[in-house]
Amino acid sequence: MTVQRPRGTRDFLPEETEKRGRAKLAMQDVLECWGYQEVATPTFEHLELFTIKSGASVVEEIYSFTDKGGRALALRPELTAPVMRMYVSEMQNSSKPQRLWYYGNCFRYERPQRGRFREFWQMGAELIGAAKPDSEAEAIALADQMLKSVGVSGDIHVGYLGLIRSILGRIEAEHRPSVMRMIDKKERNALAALLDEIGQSHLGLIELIDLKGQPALDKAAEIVQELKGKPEETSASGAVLAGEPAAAGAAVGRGSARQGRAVGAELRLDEFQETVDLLNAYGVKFTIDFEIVRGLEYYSGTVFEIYAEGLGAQRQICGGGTYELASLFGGKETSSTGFGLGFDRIMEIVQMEGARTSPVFLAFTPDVKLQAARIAGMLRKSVPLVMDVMGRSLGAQLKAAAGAGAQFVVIVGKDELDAGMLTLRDMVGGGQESLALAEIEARLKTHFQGK
RNA sequence: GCCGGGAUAGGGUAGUGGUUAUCCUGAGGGACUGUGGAUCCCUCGAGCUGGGUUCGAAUCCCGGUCCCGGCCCCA
Repeated sequence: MTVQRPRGTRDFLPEETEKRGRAKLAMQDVLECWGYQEVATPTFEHLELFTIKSGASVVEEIYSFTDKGGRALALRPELTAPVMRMYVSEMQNSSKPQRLWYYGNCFRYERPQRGRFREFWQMGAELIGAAKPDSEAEAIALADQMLKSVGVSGDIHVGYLGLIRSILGRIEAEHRPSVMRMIDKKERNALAALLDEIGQSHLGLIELIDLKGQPALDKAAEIVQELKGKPEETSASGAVLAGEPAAAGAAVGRGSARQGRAVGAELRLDEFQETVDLLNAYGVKFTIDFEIVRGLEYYSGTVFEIYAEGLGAQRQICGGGTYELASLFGGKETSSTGFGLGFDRIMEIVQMEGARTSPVFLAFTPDVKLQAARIAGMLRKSVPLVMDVMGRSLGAQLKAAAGAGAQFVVIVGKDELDAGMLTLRDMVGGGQESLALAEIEARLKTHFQGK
């Protein structure tokens, strides 16, 4: 038996690779239309880059290793952190905002299943240095456009952490991580029980996350009115909306992933309302959904996720929001909005017409091989072209061209050379003509234009 | 980490303990020495891996690897 692929990795044959390339290009066109510039970062980074911002369960899934110099390194499990590291170390003095996009393979040590691999590709954008409704709406509209460009439609759910964290401010700090996790996990019964237990069921949290769309926004406004009328639970102003202060080494339990390092989020429902209005102006169809909290502490404002049908259990194809990561990596505080698209999942449901075109085949008789090679060289300046390398007879060459789906074959033989002409055969129509090289070149060039 | 289903030529498959492992497709060559996809002929090519049971294993049992679906998790 031959050597197998490592678990969770894939080979992409020509057809699939071509399809992926076209989908990437379509989404790339959208990004560039919106003025985003491509960046690239290393495939591996210092392990620390990813452990700083992540909880224990996430860290377990990182492909990490020690290099020959004893450094703790990791294959990148995602691309936002590397891009922000790059920004902090090399782009902090650049003009704002920075519109960046990226595409690259990432690695996670997970159990493979449909839509989940150990090597997978992410495509995404970061709008750095701005976190106002304007940039949030831009990011979501951009993601929407990218998906549309490859014929994918998804349900966009938009939430607002400013509100959720403010509500959490009314709850004793020790309970905040649990509450957050239960919202994220949709553990509604456990959440209700906990809120009852700590006497906070009056906050309206469950009603809020159960509502979707405009009613949710109305409920949010109602809650904000109530919140403004009451003092907050604790007075440590910096941490009040942020969950617990960082407990170094506290670790243990899944809850720990969501403790500490939380970013304070102002309660500005008016801003969220503006994001909503802008999204409507952009013509984006979405659902307001305060249940979207995206687990991580560094998200601060609007957050969103996009789900698609036809993907089995792994339905989420996009996630993003406004976050504060630059300061976490030692830079100045810089709010940004970004998102990542799960390229592999999108590839499972892309709707694009196939556009594979076979190269032109140059068929020749063995006695004129040298002249044929020269002609091939000239034609290749204008069109993709292949010539036989199997020592086949002319008939077999035509057979091979037909089998490969070639539309045109240029035939070179002694008769053609004597006449100073070449034969251009249309394999689909069946006809052929005797033409000068320049004429053939012109016709083929026209045929391949726009392909 | 957990549960279930799988793995036979390049691709798709048949075969439930016993000759030379079935069929389709594919690839290469030829019939056809300058004109293609048909047809015919020839050729190439396989039981994931390691152990066990057995006179004998693709077939039964165990471990591993990988694949598919789901759980957990999901930056």
